[in-house]
Amino acid sequence: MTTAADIPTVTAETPVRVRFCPSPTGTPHVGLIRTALFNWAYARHTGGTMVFRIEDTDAARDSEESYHQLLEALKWLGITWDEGVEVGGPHEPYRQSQRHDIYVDVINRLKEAGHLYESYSTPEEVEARHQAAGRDIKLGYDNYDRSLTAEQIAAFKAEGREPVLRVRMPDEDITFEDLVRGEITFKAGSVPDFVVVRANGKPLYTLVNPVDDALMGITHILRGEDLLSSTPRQIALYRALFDIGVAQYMPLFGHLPYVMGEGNKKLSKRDPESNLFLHRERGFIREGLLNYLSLLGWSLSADEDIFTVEQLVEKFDIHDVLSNPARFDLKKAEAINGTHVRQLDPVDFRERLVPYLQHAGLVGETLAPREQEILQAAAPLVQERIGLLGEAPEMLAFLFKADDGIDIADDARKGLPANLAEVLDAAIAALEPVEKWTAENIQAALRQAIVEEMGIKPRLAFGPVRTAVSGRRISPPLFESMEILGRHSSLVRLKAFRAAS
RNA sequence: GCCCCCAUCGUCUAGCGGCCUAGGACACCGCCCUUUCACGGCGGCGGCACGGGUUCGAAUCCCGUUGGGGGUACCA
Repeated sequence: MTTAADIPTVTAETPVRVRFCPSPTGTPHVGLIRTALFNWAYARHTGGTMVFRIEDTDAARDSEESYHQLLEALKWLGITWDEGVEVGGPHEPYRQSQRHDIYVDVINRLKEAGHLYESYSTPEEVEARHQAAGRDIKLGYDNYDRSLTAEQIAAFKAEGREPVLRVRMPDEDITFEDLVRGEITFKAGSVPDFVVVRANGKPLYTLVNPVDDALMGITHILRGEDLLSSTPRQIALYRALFDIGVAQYMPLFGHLPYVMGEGNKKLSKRDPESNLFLHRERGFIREGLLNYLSLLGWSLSADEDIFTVEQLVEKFDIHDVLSNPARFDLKKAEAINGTHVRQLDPVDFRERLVPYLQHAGLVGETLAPREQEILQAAAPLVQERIGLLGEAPEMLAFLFKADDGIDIADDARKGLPANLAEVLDAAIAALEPVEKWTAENIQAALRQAIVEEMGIKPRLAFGPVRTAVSGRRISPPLFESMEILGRHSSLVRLKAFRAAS
């Protein structure tokens, strides 16, 4: 039952096997996705294997809905996996809720080998002992049950107490080389014996996580910083698992920095900015979000912030990941997304806009020919002026609405010239005779009538027309918009606004 | 309390002993472009937490202080 402290470890030659193993609770969090992304990028960079496992060992908190959201999130982002749920693999099943028999077997072997012991102490009893001995009561478990006599055990059993199973921590410092932080040592005695099996016989994360990592041959454990302090326990268990032949080698650990929110707090699940799907709804595209998320703790080079997922894969190395926490900066995320939006192929961009227009009720489930026509002509007008796809509907709405459905926004009413009616009359008069209804001709006619003849500065001259046609202070380029709208609609709107002013 | 992690412009970062008078990006502020708003271009503002060492030389290495964060569950 002696455990060798120096069991074989992973070397540079060991084929990389990483895993993403979320527990399905709640909606996907951007920090969680960043972890998935880094694992994936490292697998792809090294030609290794990405395993996707589900840690649903907490029936009270896990949900099937959350599981499906996880799948959807990864699929949307293009984070693929080689082994795991849905795709299968040599270590099935990949949901811990279905691996119960495996754990029972491992638990028995661990117990037989003396790595686990039964613990009957209640938290109250532990606390009472600390108090009696004059120690701090917040010290945690005191390893009391390590040395229970057969009589004591029999007495507890007679009381009807069900024991939890604890791992016997080695009485020595535990040191490991963190892939992002370097050498880390936990002092002997600072980590008490920990529970791996509940009194009801159900194994805990502390057991199943290392067991599955061992069984699945995971080489690099890249996970959140929140798990850093549980690493000594994992290492201790790994040694035990090696002792009983379940683990073949000690994996390498790399703890990714936190993704922070406002202030100095970790981005909480309750914080809307943490919600991946909310970002998608607002119009983040996968290229932009992936790019931004990569920047949280990593960088491609000294002077490039914009890159593709291919470049990420080509350059990504876990050793380059920074150890300090990063704040999720929505403004920067949006700016980067905008750059990617602009880089989209125009046809691709147009197609990605459709769901957002549908959601806003501007177009039907399938696009009518006229809707298709408007979209085709108008999409290029907004592609370079939005950062989020979700900004498009508001900008394009007036093109899809009926002429009598145009509402005039308050801010579009303000700042119009005093001689508004006069300007509108001039615009209408100038536009009526225009033969070929093109942006160029529209501009020429309006410029002549309002700028040249009325002497109004261009900056102010077209405001009334913009408001009349779009109902907005801000719109896509006016003349192009009017061309798309057509002569009839444009004039109807101008006249209606003239009549109402 | 104890254990562990972290510390470069407001934010994300480059930097791995001399290329640093510290570079880029976002944000912010000007200017230019301009039919609005954007995009784009140019410029500006702004940082090595502090104190000791080591060294000919430190943002870079070591120690300490301070400040943040996490853990200390029959959650993951």
